[in-house]
Amino acid sequence: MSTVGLQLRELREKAGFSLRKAAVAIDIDVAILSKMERGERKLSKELVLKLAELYKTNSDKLVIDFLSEKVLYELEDEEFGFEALKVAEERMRYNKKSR
Amino acid sequence: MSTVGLQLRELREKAGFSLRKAAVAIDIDVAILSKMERGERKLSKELVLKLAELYKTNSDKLVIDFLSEKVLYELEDEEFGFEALKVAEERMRYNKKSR
DNA sequence: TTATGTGTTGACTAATATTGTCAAAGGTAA
DNA sequence: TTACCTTTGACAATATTAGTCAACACATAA
Repeated sequence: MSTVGLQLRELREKAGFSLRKAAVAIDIDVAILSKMERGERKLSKELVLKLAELYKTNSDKLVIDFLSEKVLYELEDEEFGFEALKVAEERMRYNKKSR
Repeated sequence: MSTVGLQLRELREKAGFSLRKAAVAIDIDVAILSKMERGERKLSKELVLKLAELYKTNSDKLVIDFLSEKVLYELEDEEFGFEALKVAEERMRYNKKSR
C-alpha cells in the first residue's frame, strides 16, 4: 500500500522537481517536505492540494487517501474500529439526506 | 441522533449519580464532566470506559459511537468524506487479513 | 431566611502536541 | 573542489487540549 507521502514523492520526481524546488514553490522548509514524503511528519490537506497543483495532477484521489489515512490512524489498534467505520458511514448517509 | 455525551448523561441519571458524585468517582473535575456530557469538551475513550463501569453498563456500543463521532468530526465538511470512509474500510479489511 | 444540593459558566494555568526554523551531515556527480 | 541533492536532529515557536477553580443560578428542605 503506498502512502500519500510516497505518492507525492513519485509525482514530484515525475514532474522533475527536486525537494528544494518543490518546497520553495509551496513555501515550506525542505526538511518538512522531506519528512512528509517519508511519513515522518503529518501531511496537511492544504499541502496535498498545493503539491497536486504544482505537479499538475488531479488531487481527488490524493485527498481521499489522505483522509482515509487520517481515519485509519485514529482507529488503529481499536478493537471496534471496523464497527465504528460502519456506524460513521450510516450516520454520514443519514446526515446527507437531512440537509 | 444521541451523542455519546448525552447517552452518558442518561446512564448517569438512571444510575442515580449526581454530576459531582460521578465526577468524584472517576476522579475528574465536575466542570469537565458537565461539559463532556453536553459536548462542549471532547470525551476520551478512557473516561467513557470508566463511566460505563461506574454505571454498570456494557461499554461496547458507547465506544463504537465514541469512535465514529471522532471519525465523523474529522470528515465533516469534507467533499470526499464518504469515499474516504470506503477506502479506510477496504484497507482495514486488507490489513486484518495480512496480520 | 439559611443551608444544601443540583448543574453551568468562564477565566485562568498547565501540559502536550504540532509546526516551523536552522545548521550540519552524507551522498553523488561534474 | 564545487554544486547540487536529501536526510537528520536539535531547538524554538505556536497551537491545541486538559485541568483547576471560583462563582453563578436554580431548586428545595430545614
